[in-house]
Amino acid sequence: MKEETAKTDDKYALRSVSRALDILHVLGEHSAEGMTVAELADSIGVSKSTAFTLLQTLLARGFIADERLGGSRRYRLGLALVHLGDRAAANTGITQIAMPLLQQLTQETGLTSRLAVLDDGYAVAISRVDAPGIFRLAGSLGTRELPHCSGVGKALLALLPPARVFQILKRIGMPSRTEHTITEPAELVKNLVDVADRGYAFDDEEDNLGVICVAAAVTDRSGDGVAAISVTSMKGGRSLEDMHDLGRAVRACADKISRLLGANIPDA
Amino acid sequence: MKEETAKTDDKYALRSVSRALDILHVLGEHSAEGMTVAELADSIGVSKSTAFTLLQTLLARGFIADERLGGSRRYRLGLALVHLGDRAAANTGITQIAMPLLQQLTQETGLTSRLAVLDDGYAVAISRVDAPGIFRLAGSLGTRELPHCSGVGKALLALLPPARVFQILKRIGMPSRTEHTITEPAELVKNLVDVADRGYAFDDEEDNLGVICVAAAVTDRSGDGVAAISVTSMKGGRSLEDMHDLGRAVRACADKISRLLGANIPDA
DNA sequence: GAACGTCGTTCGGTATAACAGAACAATTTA
DNA sequence: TAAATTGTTCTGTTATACCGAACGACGTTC
Repeated sequence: MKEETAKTDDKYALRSVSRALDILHVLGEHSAEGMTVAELADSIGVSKSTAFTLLQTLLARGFIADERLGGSRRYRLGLALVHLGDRAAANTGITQIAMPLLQQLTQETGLTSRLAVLDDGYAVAISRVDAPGIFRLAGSLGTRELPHCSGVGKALLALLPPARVFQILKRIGMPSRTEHTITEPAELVKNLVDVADRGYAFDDEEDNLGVICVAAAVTDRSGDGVAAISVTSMKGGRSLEDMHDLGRAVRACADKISRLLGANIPDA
Repeated sequence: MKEETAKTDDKYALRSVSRALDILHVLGEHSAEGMTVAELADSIGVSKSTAFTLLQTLLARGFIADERLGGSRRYRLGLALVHLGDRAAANTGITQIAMPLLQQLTQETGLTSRLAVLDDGYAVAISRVDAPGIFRLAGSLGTRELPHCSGVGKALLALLPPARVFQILKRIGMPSRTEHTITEPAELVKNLVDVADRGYAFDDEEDNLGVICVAAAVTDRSGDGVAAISVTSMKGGRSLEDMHDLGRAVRACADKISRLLGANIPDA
């Protein structure tokens, strides 16, 4: 259960702060059960006493919460993070504008819809409107999705010149997620031409078997892709016709958002 | 623009970690515009170079994001927080269960609905379903709401024995927020009897003028209040009849959630 | 167009704060 | 009852986090 401290750039890294962030990260991956001091100390590689002081600091600020049961004490993520996460998502401003329209889209289609932005080449979902009913797609917010096999990723890549697409793909790679994943840069770029033409992208079981995703990009007034929206569904015998219907709906919604952002897109 | 480092218990507080959390806190309050190194250094009371290293550490882990414009560089909250916030909210498990039902409630009533849990005597909203349309209630997630003048707070207090209610009120206080705020413990407790009887609570402009809130508690199998849900609306000429209609709807929804949590509540 | 102010970034010396390990109290397990 | 966990406290030592000052790069102003 060793966790390697993923370091992007240590040049100016404060040890104790990094370790505190490690704790939050690890707790995020064990959010359901919570963790004890000893477990945390072990997984971030510090002494028990060090972990303890780190935890107390985070606790005093509400970044984590504790729960005593029996002689033991379990820590979990705290409510301060809910607040900050909400603010971080609302930050871009896009969320405020997009959310009501995403709700309409979910109501129209009956599917879970999401809003994602680009972060360092990856697509990251920042908001979500769950489908009514008991279906529940796992996809949690804030996790990076691979651009080459996610609907939102492809919708955003389609706006870029091929040279930059190749550049991004080279940096991030194109790992195979299912038998349908496109793993050849040239093939993906060919695929992206269709996407740009139609204005919406499919992820047809390319990331998860049995799951499809239809996405369209949101652009700002300068035409740059700032975000993408998508709906997710089970493949379950959905016809190509169906998927194009969804595509048109998603694109219409994305265009509405783009227009609200000041983009100059003619009405459908 | 001095910010005092709110310290709950410094006995085991790591200075650099506390400062890093300070930064996140301050950035959360200036999430719209972002902040520069100098501004941050000033507002948390450290030297520019110290703030810089703190920022680099947070940046490397995605807890903050930066944006260069002109010669300047602005920092804002990062996407890692979206992820952690989502996990923290999902933690309780209640969210998963409650969200679809909240969506129904919002669809039925046309109002923004929220889910709140108790945290140290305060009510804290952890999820929200925005009303369709362009109305947008400000209420962000994760902020503490006073129990004596919020719908969710009163709904939860109504489940407790009066002695504990007095105890909580004494600790937290009953500041006056509007002319309608109940500031007398005895009067509130009297009010809570009605709440317990009906199964839903009103906040009738007690927290914000012109804004009403109708809430009901969610209980677990042991009958303890674990959360509360609410809908929020403008007062705008809403009749008492109306409010009771809303109350019944909210309570029905809360009961459904309670039943899913294993509570033994007979159908309406 | 030149001098100035302000920005972000880097460097180095020093006081100190963060660390590990050991000891302690309070439990649970055998 | 004994042994082995648990969480918490303490203390000495080293490493480190901090500040102040200096730097280069912009942007601004006279």
